[in-house]
Amino acid sequence: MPELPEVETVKRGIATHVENKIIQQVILRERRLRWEVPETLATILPGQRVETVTRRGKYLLLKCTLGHLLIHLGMSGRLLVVNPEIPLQKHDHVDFIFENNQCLRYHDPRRFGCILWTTEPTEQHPLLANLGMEPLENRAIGEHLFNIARKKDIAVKKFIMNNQVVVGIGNIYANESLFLAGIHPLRAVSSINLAEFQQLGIVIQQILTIAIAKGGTTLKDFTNSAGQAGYFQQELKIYGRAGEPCGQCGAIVQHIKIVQRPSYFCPHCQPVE
DNA sequence: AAAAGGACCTGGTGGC
DNA sequence: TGCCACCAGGTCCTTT
Repeated sequence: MPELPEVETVKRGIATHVENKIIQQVILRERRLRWEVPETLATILPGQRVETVTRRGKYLLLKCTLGHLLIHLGMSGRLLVVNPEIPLQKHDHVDFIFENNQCLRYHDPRRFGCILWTTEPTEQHPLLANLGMEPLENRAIGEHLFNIARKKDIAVKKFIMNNQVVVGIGNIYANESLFLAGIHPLRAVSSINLAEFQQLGIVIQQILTIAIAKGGTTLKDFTNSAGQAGYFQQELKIYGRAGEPCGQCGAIVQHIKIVQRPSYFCPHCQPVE
């Protein structure tokens, strides 16, 4: 589900409610996420204060008194700030109940997400150590992509979705970025020149920034921490538009699979070569 | 070493 | 209405 803008939306939504609040109780109803949620969370977290909420790629990092909670929403995860009395829904797996009687509730039907605990510096955690560049915190993203691309032989869409190259770009924003940059998703990265990568870097930053401002993309079930949908789906220019005329030139939008993921492109605006 | 493919899950949808 | 196949916003792990 959530790509960088959605995770950022959730981060901002929960930060005001949990930062500087003390965890009172942790309820683990279903620990079988992508990796098992540590049982010890229920005993070590109560009494600890959440100091900050930050984001690295699509991971949320809750800095606590004695370590970090590391949360990923996977494909279908949600984090809601609710009153703990609110009746449970199916797949409400974990509750973090705070002293102010607010509850951070983790919900995840497909259980592809994770909730982990680390006392090491987060940048050394195996899941975070190899993550690539943050697209919104660096100006030279185009040069970065170009330099790595020269050693590789893969389709550009797969390349920009690789979190070891650049973080946060999932299937929707990969499709949208390549359309706005006029680059065919199947083009080999080694054939893309610096100017093209610089343009791609610019549109990636623009699209992620606007998507955050719109509260993310809700195709089906993404919501922010208050349970509200995002609005960026109204801005999608290419994703999900197979068979429709391209908004720029009128050619029919094509649909193919790239690495098993749905991919959309305009054959005129995004020439193969 | 790099790239491709499989795996992990549930819920919704469309076809018969 | 029921059953089934297929699809979905992610990414790690295994195989080639």
